[in-house]
Amino acid sequence: MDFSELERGTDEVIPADEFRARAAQAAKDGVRLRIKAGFDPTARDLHLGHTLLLNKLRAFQELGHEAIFLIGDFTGMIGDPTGKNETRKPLTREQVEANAQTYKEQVFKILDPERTTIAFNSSWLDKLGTEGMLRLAAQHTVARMLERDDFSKRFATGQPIAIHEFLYPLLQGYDSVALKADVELGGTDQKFNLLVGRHLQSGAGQRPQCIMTVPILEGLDGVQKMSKSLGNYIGVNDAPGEMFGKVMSVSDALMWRYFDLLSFRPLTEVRGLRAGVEQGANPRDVKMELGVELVSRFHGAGAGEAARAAFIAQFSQGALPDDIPEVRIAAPAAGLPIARVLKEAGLVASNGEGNRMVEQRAVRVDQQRIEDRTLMLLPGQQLLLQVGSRRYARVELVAGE
RNA sequence: GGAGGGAUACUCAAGCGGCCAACGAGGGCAGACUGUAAAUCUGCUGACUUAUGUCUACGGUGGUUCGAAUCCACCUCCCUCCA
Repeated sequence: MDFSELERGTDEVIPADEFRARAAQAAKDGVRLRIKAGFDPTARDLHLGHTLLLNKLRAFQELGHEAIFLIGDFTGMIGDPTGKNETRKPLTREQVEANAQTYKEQVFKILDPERTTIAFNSSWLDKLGTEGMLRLAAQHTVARMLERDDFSKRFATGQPIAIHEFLYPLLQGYDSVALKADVELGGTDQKFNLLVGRHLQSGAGQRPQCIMTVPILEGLDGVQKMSKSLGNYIGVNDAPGEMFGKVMSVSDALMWRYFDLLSFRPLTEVRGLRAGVEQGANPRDVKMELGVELVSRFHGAGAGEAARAAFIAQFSQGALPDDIPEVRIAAPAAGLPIARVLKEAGLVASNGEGNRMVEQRAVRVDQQRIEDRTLMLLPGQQLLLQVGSRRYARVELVAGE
């Protein structure tokens, strides 16, 4: 049996030989494996970082296995240490539910709804109770908890570790027990928690799950992990033009990383693109290929090419985008200063910023660069405003306050 | 329970009675150069206003002072050492 497709793009499969044996046996017996992947309901929108995991789930589905999309609604209310070693704020029940709903709406852009089970861990953790919690806690030691990289670092440098943070891996592991998971997927930063699941499962007399980790995707800056709160993400719900533009803004080095992790192209084809660039092809054009692929994946077959055409028209040929927002702004007879209009049109956050933009030669009115911050715009005028190369608005000034 | 140290803008980090809307670095935004790449150079980076003015801001609340991020008291949170 060929495991290359299932193991492609993974960081680790533990234990690899057990996984292969199990998958082969399942195929032979026609058994569906239960593949678990957990998501914290903290982010409202899915981004490409989440899709690494979802794509992997999808690959299992295509082989006939059962994907369990676990929403950590209970654990989300407890909080979890983030990558920044800060204690995450607990969420309210309402927030968790709203976020979970948004997840459901987005996740089927990738997963096959027919073969997906959505689970909420509150359905068993709510019932665990204090006694169950204590039994669970008795199955692990402080020493083993401190093996976790995040904890050991913080312990060594005197950063706080809240007691409940020790409970979190136990609860996540208990999820695997409750779900009788055969395989659990997670980011590399989840390795410790996934291993706790194995430990707890064997303690409960179950066959321990195999674990599979996928890399953490870097965000647009190429350094920090992709996350909504850092603002360095490409959301699966991003509009086609925005998504394409974000792809174009990544560095050449990061582009190859994205090809490796996000593209569905055969590896041989990616190697061919690389060779082409080394021989002088413009990396920008290769980047466009990636943009086309990703936009098409989330917005339909033709959307990628349309986004590329729009991008070339706007940024290579200087054409105006075709989706410029139109705004009507009331102005007194004496007119409004340019900065004020920019603010009212939503192109800048404040008058101060508007003035700064004018002084920095970033503002154009009807395609003409403006350098005079005292410029007054009068009622009756219809103008095309531009700040930088990406912010546009058509403004109509009407008489009034 | 005791002793000591700390909390400054998005982040790190100076300032320790007026010259502080607060040094510096990172980040971000904008301009030049480009391929919405990298590197580099430049400017900006609280709001209102556009005056050489007002307001908000240096963990919280009070106080001392003509004047406080800077001094005092209490409070909250964090860290270290001892128990």
